Amino acid sequence: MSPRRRATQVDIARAAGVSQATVSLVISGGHGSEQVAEHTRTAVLDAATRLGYSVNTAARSLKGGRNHILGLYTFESVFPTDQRDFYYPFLLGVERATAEVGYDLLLFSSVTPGPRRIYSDGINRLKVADGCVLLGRQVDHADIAELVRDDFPFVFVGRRELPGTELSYVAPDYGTATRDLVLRLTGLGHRRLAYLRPDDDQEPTRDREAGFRAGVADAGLPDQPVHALPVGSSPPVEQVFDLLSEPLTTLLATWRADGVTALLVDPGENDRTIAVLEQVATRAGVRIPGDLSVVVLGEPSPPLSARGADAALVSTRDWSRFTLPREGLGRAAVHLLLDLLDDGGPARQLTVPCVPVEGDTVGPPASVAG
Amino acid sequence: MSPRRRATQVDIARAAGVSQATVSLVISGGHGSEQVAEHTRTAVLDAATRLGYSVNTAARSLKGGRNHILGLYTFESVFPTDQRDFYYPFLLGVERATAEVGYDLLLFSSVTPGPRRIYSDGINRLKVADGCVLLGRQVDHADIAELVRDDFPFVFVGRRELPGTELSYVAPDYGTATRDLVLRLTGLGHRRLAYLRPDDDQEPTRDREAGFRAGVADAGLPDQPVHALPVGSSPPVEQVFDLLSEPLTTLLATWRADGVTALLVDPGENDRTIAVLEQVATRAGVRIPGDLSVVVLGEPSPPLSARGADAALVSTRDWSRFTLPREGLGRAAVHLLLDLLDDGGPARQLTVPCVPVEGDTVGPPASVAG
DNA sequence: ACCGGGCCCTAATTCACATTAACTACCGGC
DNA sequence: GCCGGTAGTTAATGTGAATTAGGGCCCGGT
Repeated sequence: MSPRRRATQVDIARAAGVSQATVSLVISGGHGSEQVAEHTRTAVLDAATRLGYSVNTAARSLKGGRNHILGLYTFESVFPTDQRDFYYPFLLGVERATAEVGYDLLLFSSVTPGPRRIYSDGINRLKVADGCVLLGRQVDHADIAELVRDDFPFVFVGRRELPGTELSYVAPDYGTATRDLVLRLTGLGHRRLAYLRPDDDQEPTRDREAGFRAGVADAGLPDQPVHALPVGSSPPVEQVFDLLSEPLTTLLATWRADGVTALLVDPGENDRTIAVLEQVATRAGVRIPGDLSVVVLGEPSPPLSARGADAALVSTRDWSRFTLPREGLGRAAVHLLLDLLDDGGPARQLTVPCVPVEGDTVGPPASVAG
Repeated sequence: MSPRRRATQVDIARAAGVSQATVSLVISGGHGSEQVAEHTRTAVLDAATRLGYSVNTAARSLKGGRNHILGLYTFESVFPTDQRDFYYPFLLGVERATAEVGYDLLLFSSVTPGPRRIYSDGINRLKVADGCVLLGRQVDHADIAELVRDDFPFVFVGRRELPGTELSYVAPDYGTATRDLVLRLTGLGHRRLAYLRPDDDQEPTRDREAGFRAGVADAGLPDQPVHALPVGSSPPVEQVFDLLSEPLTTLLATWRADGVTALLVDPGENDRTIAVLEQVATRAGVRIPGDLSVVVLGEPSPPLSARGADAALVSTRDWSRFTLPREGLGRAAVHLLLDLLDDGGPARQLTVPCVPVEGDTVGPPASVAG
């Protein structure tokens, strides 16, 4: 049997006795359809069905049309095993929203992360989709710049900034969520707060800290101490405890001496500060929340594996905190992307509120309670 | 600022003082590169780098006929909440294998919820991909027939058969796995076996039973009893126990009377036979494996939800069984699909061995042990 | 000189589709 | 009968890259 060629619009045109242009008008639906007589329309659709036609997306996107495909590019594996629980809701949100608006979702897995080579299939592979949702932490700035230069529509999940350009993104509103937590604490009577954050320089870290300062100001308090801990993602899990326990013990003593009654902890990306803090506090006889109220500005990292050194550094307490609206972020990203596609406007940003979790690590300050 | 167009091969050609064809030869590497003088080569590559060139894959696939996109179509939702744990490994396998071979993965979600059809408006969406992996139980036969007619390359995960046509699929080798379990039991000294299966007429059910009969024959035993239980997916969970406990109690008594020392249970798709059997056996004072060895031909169904009537029908025993190589099936499907694409040959099938799990519900027969 | 034959390179074509200007009937108004 | 409008269709063009047939050019052999 001959290798049967896929049917093209020309084939349909021939079969229906019209021109290829007419076929295109009918197939692309919407706009052009109104200019085509009904009987021609049905004749064309008939022939299309008969010949098993389907559009060639390559040709369509070459010409600049719509594919009804949204891309999802992740800077890590799309179905990561380790972080499955973390990424899954994002995927879910993106997939569902995509389906709801009648698009298909293209997972870009073929693009290898890391230093991109121009002459291999690069990131411009994204262009087979109408637009793209980008997900992941290890962002390659050069790639992004290239996308911007190409004027390709994309939306980040998570706040991203690139000097000199406006990027589109959806981001959790860490700032407001943190501010609200500060106000909750001050509302309970806390007057001396401490703030603990990783020593990185990421956007989310800055947002939270800004929220903290804003909350402190709103509550009419003077500036409160902020401490940065060296918790880059680099140290192996085995060393994390040794690395953190000493500085945390020292800080704990200082706070007690200074009359600090509440602590806000930015959990960073992958760090184990919370777990170490819990152990250090127990050892020092500091009860949470009896002696010290603690809130987590996000979600404590889940264990990377179910056992081993890492599992020991996972806390099981029900921390007072807020959570990321992960599925909501995925959905919002899709909708923002569609907006961009429709009006071709400038980059825009969207924030989605975080969800507060009551938890049981917050109480009134000791001086008030006692 | 003018909307800066991205660089094309023509631009590079102009910059390097050569023709577009030469640029193509250099960029595409491999074949043509050998025909291009070294200094021309470097000049072209230079210009390409300078202009920030990258290939337009849309154009490339237009010409080449390949999109480098594999589709994944599921007859149920791609990310179902309750079956997440079941489907996830398939997705993982498909995604990883797809990435490894340099393809992207297109999830067909645009199709309306409910019973999913491939040909919705008469036009086949799947064809935007080079080929497609199909996943799910509720298969629409008309759609499949249409795909076959269109000569569209696809591979099923799970054994599928359509009268009159050969379909491509990858399937777990239930037959061999079941046979091996029979031989393990007879190797331990069991001489009277019983076999329990759902009363459906699905391929996997038949495969297992055939494996059972083969094993029995291989062991030199006469035919052993086979019982079908009415466990279609229809009855609501609340009634399952009532429905099954009586016939199982009766069967159990019969087996005991007949000297049956080992039981093989086909767990079907969604059924709770194992859990009911466990409860009934306990009530009747039959110890597993002391009085009766039991093997499960697959994996006991996970609970649909964490609590409620359903959770009570989930067994926590470590049944002797075999498991589906789910990620492996996903991977195998992708590779089989690629083979089909490359040689355009006829449909073919692939079986993947199941993984035996030791478990603790098998022992020597009582008469031997005692 | 002329021819033959590699070696590099180019012009032209092809791929499937979208878009647009133009063209053809057809019809009503005057 | 002419003008002008409109609905329906078409021919032509553009999109970026791959491929192929062939065309210069140089060099060695005769």
